[in-house]
Amino acid sequence: MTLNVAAVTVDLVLLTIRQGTLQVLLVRRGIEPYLSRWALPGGFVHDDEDLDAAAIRELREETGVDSSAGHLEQLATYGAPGRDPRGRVITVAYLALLPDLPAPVAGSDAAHAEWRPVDEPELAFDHDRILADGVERARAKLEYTPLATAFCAREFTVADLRGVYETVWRTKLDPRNFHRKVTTAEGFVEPTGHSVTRDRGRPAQLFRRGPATLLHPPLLRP
Amino acid sequence: MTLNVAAVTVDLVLLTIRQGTLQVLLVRRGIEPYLSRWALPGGFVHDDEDLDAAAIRELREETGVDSSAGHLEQLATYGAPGRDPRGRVITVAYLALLPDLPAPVAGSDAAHAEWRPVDEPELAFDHDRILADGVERARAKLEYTPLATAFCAREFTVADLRGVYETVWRTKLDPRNFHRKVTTAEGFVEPTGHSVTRDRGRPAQLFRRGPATLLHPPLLRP
DNA sequence: GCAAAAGTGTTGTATCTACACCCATGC
DNA sequence: GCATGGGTGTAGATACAACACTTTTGC
Repeated sequence: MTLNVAAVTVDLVLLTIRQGTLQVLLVRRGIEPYLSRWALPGGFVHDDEDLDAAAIRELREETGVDSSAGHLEQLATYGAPGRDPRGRVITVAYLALLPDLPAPVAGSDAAHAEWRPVDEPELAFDHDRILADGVERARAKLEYTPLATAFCAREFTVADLRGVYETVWRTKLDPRNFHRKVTTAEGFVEPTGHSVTRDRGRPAQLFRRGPATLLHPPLLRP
Repeated sequence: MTLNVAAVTVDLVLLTIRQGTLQVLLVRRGIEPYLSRWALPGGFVHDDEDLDAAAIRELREETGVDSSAGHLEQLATYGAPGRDPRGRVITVAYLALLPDLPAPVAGSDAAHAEWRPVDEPELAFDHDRILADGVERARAKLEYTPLATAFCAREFTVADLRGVYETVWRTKLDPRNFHRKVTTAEGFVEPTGHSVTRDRGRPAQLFRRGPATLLHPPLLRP
């Protein structure tokens, strides 16, 4: 009756913003079960490895990205008996928020990986559910943390940051009020002193992420 | 190198409020390792059992309490290689918020279980860390959800609910403003029509928890 | 009556929303 | 000049903290 052992995997919900939409890194399965279906990237935890370390390793293997560039946190753990037909598998899911990677994914594992919209349906296993949980976590965290900056490059404009909120929340925000909110919130962003002209119009100041870990008061969804 | 299998346990952080302090249910270990140290209650996941189901079962075994009385949610998963000296153990921790149980814990497993203050130090394994994570989650969730009601009996006064906030947050709140906030927040509490006189003073109205799952706007920590 | 707890009213302050308006650039 | 996006000012609405004040009980 007691389950003595189970396989343990770490799967990643890697989110980024590309072409104005929220996208997730998925891999095409090359073997049964769920052959040729999209799945979250992931793999087995090593013998001498902590769960966080496994997630950091998988992130590097899949994207070539150092975990310090964006944000990585444990999401939740999934272990329903029938979720993998090959046997009992416990999956610890991690959520990462990443900037649009300038370098193409170069690693060997990433050859078959692709950025897809987060509403991609019919993923392998229970990955639909895991992805939905990850997206909802990201949406909620933008409200009361400065994590939206994890989607931006090292230096970004207020409009870039507003684009993150608008994309993740699927809403439009008032540019004027958003600007004030972000620049006056203690520790959210810091001016770099530089500025850029993106398309046309007045040049925008560049910012980098500030030291705050919580937004006080929060930036609530409309 | 690859870890093929690990033991999987579900451990519970059961929080309640007794005698005006936040307390956690702990058990004295009867075997090595960590013999006679306090530990979080928990046990192995069964062969045909989902993780949530295992948590609900453990809750019933330890407290005799039905999970519908309070609140139960997954907290986080812990799997550092050396955390259990007997081998690789992955622990999925659950957090429960419970009312002060009127019936004594009757189950057989609960014989050695005891309510202890949440600052109890030197727990077995990495249970200090798990407990701290659970307490912090509870503190944060009181801000933006109506979960404080999970610590209360089915019917409660506004003062009871305020006591929950004051105990969990270790702060004093203004009774007048708190009363207004709680009774005007949409769906937080519903009047039952009854009232009680607790000690002396004017009788207080009784309420039950409302249908809301989020507090909008939140009740922020001072 | 007095103490104690429940509950309401009010006032000043912070924050949000909506929008008028000015600024700096490309063409 | 004119379009475009960046950024500031301001008025009304909403929420909050602080606290005076009234209500209803036990003794």
